[in-house]
Amino acid sequence: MSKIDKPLNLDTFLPYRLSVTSNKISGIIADTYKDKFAISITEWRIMAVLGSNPGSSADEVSAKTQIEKSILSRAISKLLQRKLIEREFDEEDRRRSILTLSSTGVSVYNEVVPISYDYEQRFLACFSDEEQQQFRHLLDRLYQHADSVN
Amino acid sequence: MSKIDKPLNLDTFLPYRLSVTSNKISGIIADTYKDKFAISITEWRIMAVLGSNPGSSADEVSAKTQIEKSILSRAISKLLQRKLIEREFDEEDRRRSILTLSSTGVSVYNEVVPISYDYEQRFLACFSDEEQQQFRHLLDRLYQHADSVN
DNA sequence: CGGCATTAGTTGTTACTGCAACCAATATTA
DNA sequence: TAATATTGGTTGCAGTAACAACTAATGCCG
Repeated sequence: MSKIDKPLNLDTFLPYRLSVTSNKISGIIADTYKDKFAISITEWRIMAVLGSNPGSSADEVSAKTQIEKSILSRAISKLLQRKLIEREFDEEDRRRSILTLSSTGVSVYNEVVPISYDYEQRFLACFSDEEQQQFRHLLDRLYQHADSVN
Repeated sequence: MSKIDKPLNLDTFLPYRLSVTSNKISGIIADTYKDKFAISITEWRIMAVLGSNPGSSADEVSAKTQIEKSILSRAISKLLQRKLIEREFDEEDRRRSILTLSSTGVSVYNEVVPISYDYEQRFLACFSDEEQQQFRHLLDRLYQHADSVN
């Protein structure tokens, strides 16, 4: 008769807790973006990068957002269709795309940004200022470190 | 000419950081489960719940894991096919399923658990003991609080 | 220069997610 | 008890993700 050696408690298993918490938070925010602007989190992340890094190529966006290139390619097509972004190609290297927010894109961006910051604040409201700093710091450390775990 | 009002920096935007970090960690672990045992994270989570809560119904598993019920239903089918779990139906209420790990399921479970704990330790290695406690504590708080954010 | 390698981006295919509609069993209420 | 609501679970479908194969442009090396 097979017996359990040592149980795993999901509730205290960090990768699980992190995932559930993150998904819950992203989900709440995603619903708002979807309802109000009909954009997905992926699309928003692309727009966010182009907001602070206008003229990025698809590859650069991919590097910054961790979005896989095929997903990115299709998301960019959609954003182009909806005229939220614009695309040119580099004269020097015609493979390289040059992406920018369109003026419609910029106005959506200007609406979404404060909502995002507002959500961030609401989520962080369970922490004192000091705890916020701590949490950010520890999360950054974990992020940096995670790469090195094989 | 439309101009950006206030930029959003993704790198310091907490929901984004949380998501990227969590996905990276889950991804690394998922690859191992997939490579060694051909099970997905979803499947593993179901097995994990059944390990410490044998006899749970699908609904109870769903409540504990936050897995949506259609996804759960299909994952359960797969696990049944592969004979990693077993299913009966409650005599008193024939809608309710009663799920348990099969003996094969238990042996897989017994192999996966130490690997999971090992990963957890490796990820947490970037923290001192005290920081680990802090991080857990803050993450728990955030998790509890997230529900109340509309 | 000519051939091979690399890079940027697209497309095909397959699987997974998530919502809603659905079915069957039980609970509720008139 | 008949009619209705609720609950547990399954299934259909449309959208998204992930991986690999592919195209086109550029770089490298003989």
